[in-house]
Parts: sequence; C-alpha cells; structure tokens
Amino acid sequence: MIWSKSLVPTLREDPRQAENVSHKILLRAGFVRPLASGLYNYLPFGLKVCQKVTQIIREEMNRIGGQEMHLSALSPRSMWERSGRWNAFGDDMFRLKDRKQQDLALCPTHEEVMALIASKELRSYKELPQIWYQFQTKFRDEPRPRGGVLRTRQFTMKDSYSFDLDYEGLDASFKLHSEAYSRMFSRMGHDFFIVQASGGLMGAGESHEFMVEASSGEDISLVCPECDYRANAEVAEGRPVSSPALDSKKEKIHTPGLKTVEEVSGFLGVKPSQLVKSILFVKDGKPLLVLVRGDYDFSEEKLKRAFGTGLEPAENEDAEKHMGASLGFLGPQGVDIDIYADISLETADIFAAGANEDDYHILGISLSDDANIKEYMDLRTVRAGDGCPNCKGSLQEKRTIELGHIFKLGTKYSEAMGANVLDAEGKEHPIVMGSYGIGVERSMAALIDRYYKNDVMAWPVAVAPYEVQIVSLGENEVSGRFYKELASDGLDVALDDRDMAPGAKFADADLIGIPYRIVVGPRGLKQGKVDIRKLATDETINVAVDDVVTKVSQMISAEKD
RNA sequence: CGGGGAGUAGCGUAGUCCGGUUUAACGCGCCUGCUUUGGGAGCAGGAGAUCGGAGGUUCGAAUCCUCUCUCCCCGACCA
Repeated sequence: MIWSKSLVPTLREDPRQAENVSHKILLRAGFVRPLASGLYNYLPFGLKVCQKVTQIIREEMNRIGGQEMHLSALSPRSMWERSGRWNAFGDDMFRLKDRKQQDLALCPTHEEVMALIASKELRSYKELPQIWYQFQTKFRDEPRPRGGVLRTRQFTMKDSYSFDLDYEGLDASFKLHSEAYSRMFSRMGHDFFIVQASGGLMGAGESHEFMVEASSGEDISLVCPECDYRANAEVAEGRPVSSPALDSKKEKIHTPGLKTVEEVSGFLGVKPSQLVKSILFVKDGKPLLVLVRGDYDFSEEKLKRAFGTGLEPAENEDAEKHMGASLGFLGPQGVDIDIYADISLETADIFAAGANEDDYHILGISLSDDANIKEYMDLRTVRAGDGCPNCKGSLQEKRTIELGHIFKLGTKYSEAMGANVLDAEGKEHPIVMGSYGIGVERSMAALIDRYYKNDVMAWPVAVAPYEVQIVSLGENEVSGRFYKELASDGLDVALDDRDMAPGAKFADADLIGIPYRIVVGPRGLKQGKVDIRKLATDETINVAVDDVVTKVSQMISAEKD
C-alpha cells in the first residue's frame, strides 16, 4: 500500500457526533464514514481489518468442518410466515414490495432460509451432522443504532447453523462452535469470557454469549470473582442480599398519592427492601399478581420465560376489578388470584405493601399468614452484590460488548420448514438445529476499545490493516527498497511516502495503528541506521539498514505464532 | 417510542439570549509559489457557506415565531 496514492482520510479532530473511543478512532483514522443513522461506508483500511477478522473466522469455521455458502439477503414473506416471524420481528424487519406488489424482507437472520435448504436437500441421518455458514449482510431496523459501528442497521454477520439427528449431536456441534469461537477471538486478540445468555427471538434452548468488557458495551454481565459463574444480567441467577426484618404490627397507613417504592418507603420510614412490590399482569384475560422485594426490579426476560409471551401489564381498570384498588396500592394480602413471588421475598416474612385500597399502604403483613402465594420463583434482575448461585462469592457487574452468540435451537425451525430426515429405523425426525452468530464490524470496534491507549492505537498483528508501516521522512528511495523487500517476504506492508512534516506523519501512524513502524529519515541514514518501533510496547530499536528486513520479518513472525 | 443535546465552508468551532458595524468570523485542511523536513513547519497569495429545510414577523433575520428534516447521547431490543 502506497499512501500517496491511497484513500486514508485521517481527521485531526474528533468528529462532533462521535462519543465513544471506537467510533472516534474509526472516523479519525479514515476507516469508516457515516451514511445515515446506523449505516456506514467502509473505506479501504476499515475493510482491510474486517477482511482479516473474516478470514480468521473462516479458518476456524472450516476447521470444525463448516461449509461456507452464501444465501440470498432478500426473502419472501411466505417463508417468514411459516415460522411465525413475519409478525414476531415487527418493526425490526426491513420490508419491501417488489414490482408485483409481493412482500419481501431483507433478512435480519437466516434460520428459516437455512432450514428451508435443509428441508429440500437433506433426506437421511447418514448425511448428518452438517455445519453450514456464511458471511452475510444482515438488515435490522434497530430502534436505536448506537456507538458508531457497534450497533447498526446493516452489518456483516458470520452465521452458522448445525444440523443433527438428535440432541446429543446438537450438544457436540454446540461444543465445536464454542471451541472454534474461543480460538477465533483469541487469535483476534480479544480478552473475552463466556456467559450464559438468553435466546431472545431466536429460540429457547441453551445459549452462550462471548463477551468483552468495554465501557461502551450494551450488556451487563454478572461475574463471580471466586468461581467461573458468568451470566448475562437477563438470565443471571443469584442469592438475594439479606434485608433487616420489618419489626411492625399490622397497621394501615394513609399514603395519599404515593405509589412508587421510593415515595412509599420514604414516607413510611422503612427500607425499600422491607416493601413488597406488587405488579398485576393479565395473561389471556386472567389476572396474575407477581411480587418482588422493593429494592429489586423484575426481569422481563424471566417473566417471559416463567409465564409465556402473552403477559401484559394490567391497566388500572383491571386492578380495580380484581384487586379493588388502583395501580400503586396493590398488595398480596386477602386476594384470591394466583400470586407468584420472587425468591428475594423469602429473606423475611414481615413486609409493608399496598393495602388494596386507594391511598393506603399497610405495614407488618406476613407473607406466610396473610398472602396466599402459589409459588416462589426467580423473577428478578440480579445485581452486583447478590450471592453467586454456585459458590459463596458475591457477583460483580461488568459492562460488556457481545462479540458472538451461540444457541441451541432445537426443532423450532426444522419443524416450521419441514426439515426432516429418516433415522436408521426409517422413522422421520425433524432435524435438531443450532445457530451461531458473530458480528464482524463489532469485533473491530471492540478491539479499538481494547488496544487504543494514550493516543496510540496498536492493532494486534492478526487483524491489523497492515503488519508494518514504513514512514519515509523524505527518503522515498531507501524506503521504497524496504517496501519491495518486505512485500516480497510476504509481509503486509504500507509505505507512507507523502511529502509532509514528520510530526504529521507520526500522528497519522499513531491513529492508524499499524503495529510495527519503520522510520526512515536522513538523520538515521547518515549512520546507516533506521528505527523500528513496536507500537504496543512503545519500544524502539535502532537497526542497520541491511538488517531491517530480516529483523522486522522476525519480529512479526514471532508474533504470529 | 419516552427523555436530553446538536445542525454555520471538507473537519472543528465563535456569533444566536439582546435582530442592523458581518461583504458571515476563527483554527485546521485544500490550491499556487518559494523556503523547510525525526512529533501536526514558515512566508506570500488564493478558492471555499444560499448559516439543515419550508413558511412567517420586520425597513432589515444565522439571530425572533411556526412547522419540518437530520444526527448524536440516555432508557425498552440484538451480532
């Protein structure tokens, strides 16, 4: 790469719209340019990094027997209706009509398409297992794109799908992917860890996310410092912190207009943890009261899993009808609808709660005597300080970026699309599937977050846009010679031959982050020497002109192993 | 969708409250010439903006009013 003939539009100042580190550097280093909200153009250097990330993923996918294919990004409505996701995706799916007024979707993911292929092409258990993958542009009309390239409306995903005869096979495919992912992310230079996760829209089976800690992350992961328990906050379990028992006789108190936990606990002079938060839901027309300790929040994910998807928060009129009071004054005592309580309420028996009468709360109710609780379950969002479910440790919260996600899908899509095979007995079975995704551009952003320090970016060699950069300080002849020799040694080399002030060239080089830098200037050449700098450690060595090529090749190949 | 912020030259900003001394300013970048070359060079000259858009108020609007578009950040979704 010869800089004077290339497009590397670096920016001296932070662009106005960029807030987090990766966004700033991607723009300033001329890797990407915004087109519209959540849409980016990838300029040569940005593409280069994405290609290196892609190639690492490809190699590791091939290593576990993955077969690369390329599916259509456009898909017909009928296909999505078979799985029920034409509706399930809602506004997140980009939809359009063709000239015949037929509905099409830009695929947000490809479970259906893959299952459809399987349904047409796979007949026998003898053909299983299979792993198919692709790199594909995904389209999702995100409610809020953010963080530059971290969450966009169009992005490249490596998505793979496994096809097995049974669940033991799925477990094996899942494990293969988990190992492949660990190898890929290690090779890229991520400090990742694996957390238990929720399947979301994809499915309900076991799922793991590959996370890196980052201040710009969108997820909260709960991590036990004393054992290996790691989980996304959506699904994390934990032991609730204890709460001092409420020492109070039963007493009804006038609390006009006070509805929230903060208002009520403040007014009554009790801790939030001594209050019962009661939320009324309606499912299929039936009321359902769920309780959590006042200092915790409900986990929507857990509610969904416990009670299904048709769960709607009650309107005020439902509350009047079933509880005899408005929202904000509900409590579990003396009502005969189904009541489910979070396990945080097992830490004590005496609480304060809504009185089931407008503008009144009640102190000193006993959950065991006064409330008819059907079941205690895990319904709350676990938070830092809660006890680890596996050991005596207490959980910590970390803000994380989700690099990849692996799911056990089961037969949801194979059944929907009719993907069946015959087993050894000639009996037909739906194929057991898994699905596994990695966001390519996001990995690039996470690496910037990780490796940008003190105004210098230093890409890991494995994913750097180029491996070594020659900064020519008016010495283009010698520099050109190094360039040719390094390139013919098989190195990915960039040559900054621009006629600019040295400071400006160094500043650009710091921004771009090519991990090794050869500085060729008149000062060094007078002694027959040039400098080789390793950006990651900020070490510079002074080498004789004749040794430069071998030395640099050595340093880089050492790092590749 | 709810809450917050911002749109002025390629980029970053000032000016906006309190209309007119503004032919819209400054830094960087860009073009020409000469000089310079180990951490964002110097001098001289030059190009570049219908101040996000539409309407209105006014003798006069970047500045006031109305509507509208876009972008960013914080929350509900996901690679």
